[in-house]
Amino acid sequence: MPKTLLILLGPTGVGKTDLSIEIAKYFNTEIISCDSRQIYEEMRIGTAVPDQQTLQTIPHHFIRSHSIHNYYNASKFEEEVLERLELLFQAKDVVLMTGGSMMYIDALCKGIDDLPEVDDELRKSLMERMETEGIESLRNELRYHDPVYYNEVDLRNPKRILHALEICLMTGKPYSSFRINEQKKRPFKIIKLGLNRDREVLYNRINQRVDAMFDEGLEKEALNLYPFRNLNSLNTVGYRELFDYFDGKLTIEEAKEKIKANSRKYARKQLTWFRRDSEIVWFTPDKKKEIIAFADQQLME
RNA sequence: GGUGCCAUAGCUCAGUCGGUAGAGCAACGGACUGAAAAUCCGUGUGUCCCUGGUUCAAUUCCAGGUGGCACCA
Repeated sequence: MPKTLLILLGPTGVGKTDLSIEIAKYFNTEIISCDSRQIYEEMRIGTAVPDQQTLQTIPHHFIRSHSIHNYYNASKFEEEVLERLELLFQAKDVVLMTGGSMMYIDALCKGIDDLPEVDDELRKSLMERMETEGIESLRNELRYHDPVYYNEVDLRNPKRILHALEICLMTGKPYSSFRINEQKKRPFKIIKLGLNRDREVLYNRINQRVDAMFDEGLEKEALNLYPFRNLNSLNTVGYRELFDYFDGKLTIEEAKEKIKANSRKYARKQLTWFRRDSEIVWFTPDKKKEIIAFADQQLME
């Protein structure tokens, strides 16, 4: 029997956590979280980390395992998860990965090009230039260093311009020369199970979950992290709106409504991304038996 | 019961000196290889409360009705 990675994916709030426990139990295996925010140890309430009891039932990996203070990205995730999978597959034939971070899923399944790690100082100085000189100046510089990418990139997206230029300046080579987009082969089979449900129900679940987060003490959790609000890892729905409240830009009610709205928006964005992935087989969360039966049958093939 | 004000997008409202209408929020869609819960781009979804009148033409003016709000009883 080939080693198999089952991936349970879907928009935020759809009910992945509950179902992942059932599936992990059925296959007697462990769970790798694929969530770019639950991975940080300093956050818990706003990232909807599963409760202690759930985490004890089934071993979880990559939940609250990294610090917000350390730079992290999809490439590191790919590398670390592949390593962990190798270990897990020594004892298990099936491992379950669950989460909704689209780019992390793709990095793991298809690989991501090798790029040098960006120097912190260079990033800072380019971000300052973006502030003072505006995007136009960096755009022009990118056109000089990498006309190929300049013609492809969304010129209005500052992050894309910035990153491409970083790579050009660090390596002395055009960014596009690294973008080979090679589909990497994985030494295991991948089955993607998508969860979705009626839009209105999904939104109600998201809204209710935000209310529950406030009851649990989200405001206090965010206040403790307020000193670090400029970290990328804290540019996160549920926290940045509360930082605006602490800054006096929003009332607490406005912040709460914004968290709900931004969570719904995020769910939509996830669905947009997943929609173009034809490998995903979709289910509603109530079809527990069908999902497990489908996975079982796929394992045999 | 009387008087006044209001009724336009899912919500809050703007507007049309009469030529079938637009903002914010919400909603919907798209892009996407190292910040991705990030970042960027696009879309107006409408019996302009109802019925009649005036008019070439009414969401707009007039009358009545209905609903809401305020004040007076």
